[in-house]
Amino acid sequence: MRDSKIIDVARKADVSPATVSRVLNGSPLVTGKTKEKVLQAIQELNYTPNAMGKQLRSRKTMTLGVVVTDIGVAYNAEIIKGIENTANGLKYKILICDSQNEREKELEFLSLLQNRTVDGLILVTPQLTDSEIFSFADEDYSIGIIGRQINHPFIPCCFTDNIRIGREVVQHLMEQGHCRIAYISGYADAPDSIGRQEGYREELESAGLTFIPELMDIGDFDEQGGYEAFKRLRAKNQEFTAVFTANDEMALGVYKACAELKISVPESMAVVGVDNIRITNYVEPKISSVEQPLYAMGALLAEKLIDQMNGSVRAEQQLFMLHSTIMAKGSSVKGG
Amino acid sequence: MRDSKIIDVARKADVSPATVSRVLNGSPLVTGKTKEKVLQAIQELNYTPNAMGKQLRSRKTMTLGVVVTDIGVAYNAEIIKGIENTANGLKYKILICDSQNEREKELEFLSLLQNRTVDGLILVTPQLTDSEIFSFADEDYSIGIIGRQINHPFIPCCFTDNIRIGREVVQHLMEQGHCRIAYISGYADAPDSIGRQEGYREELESAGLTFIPELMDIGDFDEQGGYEAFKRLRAKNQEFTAVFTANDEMALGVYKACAELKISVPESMAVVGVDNIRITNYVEPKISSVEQPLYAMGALLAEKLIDQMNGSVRAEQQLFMLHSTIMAKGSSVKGG
DNA sequence: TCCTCTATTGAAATCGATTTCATTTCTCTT
DNA sequence: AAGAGAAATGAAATCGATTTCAATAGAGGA
Repeated sequence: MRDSKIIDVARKADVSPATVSRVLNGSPLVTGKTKEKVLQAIQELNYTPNAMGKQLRSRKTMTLGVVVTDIGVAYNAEIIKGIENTANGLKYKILICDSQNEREKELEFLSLLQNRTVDGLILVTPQLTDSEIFSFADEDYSIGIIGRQINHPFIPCCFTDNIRIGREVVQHLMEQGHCRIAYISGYADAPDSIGRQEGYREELESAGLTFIPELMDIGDFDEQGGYEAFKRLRAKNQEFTAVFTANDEMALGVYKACAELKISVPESMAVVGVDNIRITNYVEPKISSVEQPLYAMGALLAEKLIDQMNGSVRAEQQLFMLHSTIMAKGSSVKGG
Repeated sequence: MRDSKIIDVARKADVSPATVSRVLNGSPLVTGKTKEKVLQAIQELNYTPNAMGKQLRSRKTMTLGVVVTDIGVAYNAEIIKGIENTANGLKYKILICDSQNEREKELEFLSLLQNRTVDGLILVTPQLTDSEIFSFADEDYSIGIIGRQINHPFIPCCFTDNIRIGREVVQHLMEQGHCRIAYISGYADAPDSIGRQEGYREELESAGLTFIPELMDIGDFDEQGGYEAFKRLRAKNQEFTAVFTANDEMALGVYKACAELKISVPESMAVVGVDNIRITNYVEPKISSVEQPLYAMGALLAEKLIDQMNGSVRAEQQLFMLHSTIMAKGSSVKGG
């Protein structure tokens, strides 16, 4: 059965489509007997307004696109939840793109903004360059970014204070008595790597300790990378009693290396990661980690972006920097 | 700047909108100089066909809705990936609903089928009842289900052979010398719980062992539930040397209980779970688990559903039962 | 050169709902 | 009871692209 259209309802209720539309949209113009008739007809025909007709006329899809590199990673899933929940509350739906790190796919998805399949787009992708993103930004295309700061007149960004993360981790480790602390970054050019390293250095120096470049290595954000980086660090013959890894995956790699090298955590080596992924609580000892307000980041940016989309005036760029929390556990607290 | 419409391109190229449309859609009718002119105009205006206009006319949104109870759970994320990738390959996009187990939200999302926001819908939700789903199924609404079998003339389903999972786990445990094996199910009425229990029982009996109802308990699919169920089982004074939990979360609970009760795994207690989540490889000893072909399930169902949506004739109901693989690890293989 | 037949092209209808603007119907006053 | 003003209703335009069907231009044959 073809579903019924507004004209069918109109005929059945013996009114015009305009009147039906008014009833549907709660206009105060239609009341009493007429309204009754229309409601009756709607009910009898089990009529539901067609979304496409509505969207075409209103020039709105009430849909937000979200691009992530991998939906299976807890980091992204949590952000998506924040976005989705907030968006749903504001009557928006979520179109997802799991790019699997293919920039092709990400760029293609961006074009959904241009053809108006989505009203706005949120990017959670470290890989696109600023200029690639700028090329899609337009007075009239709403883009928002999470996990990264970008300088553009009207692209809102929500990210964490990476410098502060670095400082707090180092501070925490110093409180535990460490003064030779290594740092394993992710990709060298990732803002997260750089910011956390910056904080690491700042805190060391402001504590009067010397910053030793040899105590830093690169682990590409994954377990294997962390494992290898740790081994390289050890090979340098520079003493250190603690490692700060820019994420938990690399901390897991450090654990693996320590197990192989018979280095006990935390007695001989303290470890602190970032993201506080679930596994940190299931390994022995539990991995101390910095928890980022991911859900809140998603929720906040979704709200601001939708605001901006519906606001008549486009405000100046909005930057939202949120703070993280260090969760001290067994890997950095002796007897903890 | 308002984006340009087909009429703008038409004027610029000095042809009619019909001709522009033909060029856009690769019609062989327009060629040579005319085609050139149009392409030129499209380029100059940076024209992109508006999706809503297109959709309204074609009565297709090229969008698939996906309802999951929690996007953050690896089980769902993997299925979504399978769906998304396949759908994208067929030019479909994915609209996600993370219901957080609220049936309200799931039902609301189902109405997107009715108002034609999506062309089809895939449900990965154990909680809606068959009849609730049936009430939305219609000759003309395409619904597919993953992880559950449903009997309806045209709702395709993709699920795993739960009985076989139960049988294979028990078989594996018997091979390791166990003959008193406990079973901890998830929610009592979940098809996964029931099917796995069925297989558990069948295999025991076909091996000539007695099936002992006291060796079964319910753990609600989460860690805490598994923990409690294991303690209750122990309290019954019925000997057992192995536990089969209907998922890995509950196996983690069993680990916790064993640690408390100083029961060593696998020496005094073998454990096997289902889902093979990542954590199973990070605890000591690693948890043996059954890996389901989740990605494949998502991919397969997406393909079949889209086929069905586009096929002129609606075939009889399609049921796809896939098989899982047991991954034997330390928790069920001594010295393994 | 004229005519027929084919290859291109365009005008207008369509998809389904909303909204403006004009028209009709009421409701009060006096 | 008549007229002014307010309230309710509908006709038609609109959103943007596609497609049918009719019309035109062009090619080839006689």
